[in-house]
Amino acid sequence: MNFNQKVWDLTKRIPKGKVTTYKEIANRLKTKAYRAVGRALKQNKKPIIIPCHRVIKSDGSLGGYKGRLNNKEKISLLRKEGIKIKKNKVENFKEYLSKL
DNA sequence: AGTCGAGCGCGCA
DNA sequence: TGCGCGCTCGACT
Repeated sequence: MNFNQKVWDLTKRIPKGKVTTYKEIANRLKTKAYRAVGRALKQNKKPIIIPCHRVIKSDGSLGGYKGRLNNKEKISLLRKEGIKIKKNKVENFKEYLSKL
């Protein structure tokens, strides 16, 4: 199992209407390489299976998505799933946090 | 508050 | 080998 595979595995377990942070994922993998997590998601081969838009930064902002920051599609997608976003940050994102 | 620099793991050159 | 990245955190301003 590669690092990336682990990241994707955790990511695809995120239920609809929930989110998680890069930090949590790294924590589950027992590593401090938070950056590797983001990079792994970028390199994911199955964007259909991997809901990378549900992965956000630990301060509640969306981070990057597909190389762009403040991606509107990501925001819309999350709002559709019932997550409220204000000023490019997830409101009360801790409530939506999936504990994996 | 905002900014800076270090630290991690993997990919690409 | 070396650098950069969809990040994070502790120190400084």
